[in-house]
Amino acid sequence: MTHTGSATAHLLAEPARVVAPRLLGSTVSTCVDGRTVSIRLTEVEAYEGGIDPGSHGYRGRTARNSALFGPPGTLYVYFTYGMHHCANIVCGTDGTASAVLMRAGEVVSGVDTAVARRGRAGAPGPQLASGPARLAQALGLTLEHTGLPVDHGTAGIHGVGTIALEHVADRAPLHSTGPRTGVSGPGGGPEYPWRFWLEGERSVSRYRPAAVRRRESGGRPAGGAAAGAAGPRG
DNA sequence: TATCTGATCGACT
DNA sequence: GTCGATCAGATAG
Repeated sequence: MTHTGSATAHLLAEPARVVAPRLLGSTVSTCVDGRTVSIRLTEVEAYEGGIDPGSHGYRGRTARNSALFGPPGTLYVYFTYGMHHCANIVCGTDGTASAVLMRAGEVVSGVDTAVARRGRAGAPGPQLASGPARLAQALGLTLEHTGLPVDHGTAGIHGVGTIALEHVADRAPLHSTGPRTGVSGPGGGPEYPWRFWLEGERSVSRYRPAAVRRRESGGRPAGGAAAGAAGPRG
């Protein structure tokens, strides 16, 4: 079953952990710089705002995360690690900071554009949008797209691009669940099994527990806090 | 104001 | 398996 337009907004008006598995298998399409890319979602994570220590909205609303507190169907893009963008779709009710992080998917349309955007590392195949930063990059999403309404037919209004969600199922397809990837602290524990993926999909990113940073005992250069501190992974 | 963290990725050994 | 890149925002003082 397919829902578009206001029907999609209705489906998003539930907590992220309910909406997230439903988005598996659905298609997210963007039109940025006049080029369209469509990705079939195979892996997502749910973040539940004020009750979720792993959520950007856990400590309340700030200028950075204000889009996260917006109405369901709002796009929230954040910038992390100094170089990566990650894209979320806001769910729940207005003000709850509930959102679904799009972690991985299969590029079903606009492969050439996605490969070009991915740059040197870009190559057609299941790895093209395997990982939240890769997926956001393939879709051409950056901070300037934060706050865009999803699937409201607003082409041209915002100027920076459009995003649409299609083929959202009434019920979640058969899927697996587990702890979230890369979430440090209690939010990454088994109490929050809010990662959802389609079993057997080659585009699903490999599970990685949160990195544990090792502090330098001496001083560090200003502005370069995290260099060389990657902890054990995998 | 200064310091530190982070929902990552990819190159390198 | 290991580690460097790179910057906006949050927090402590």
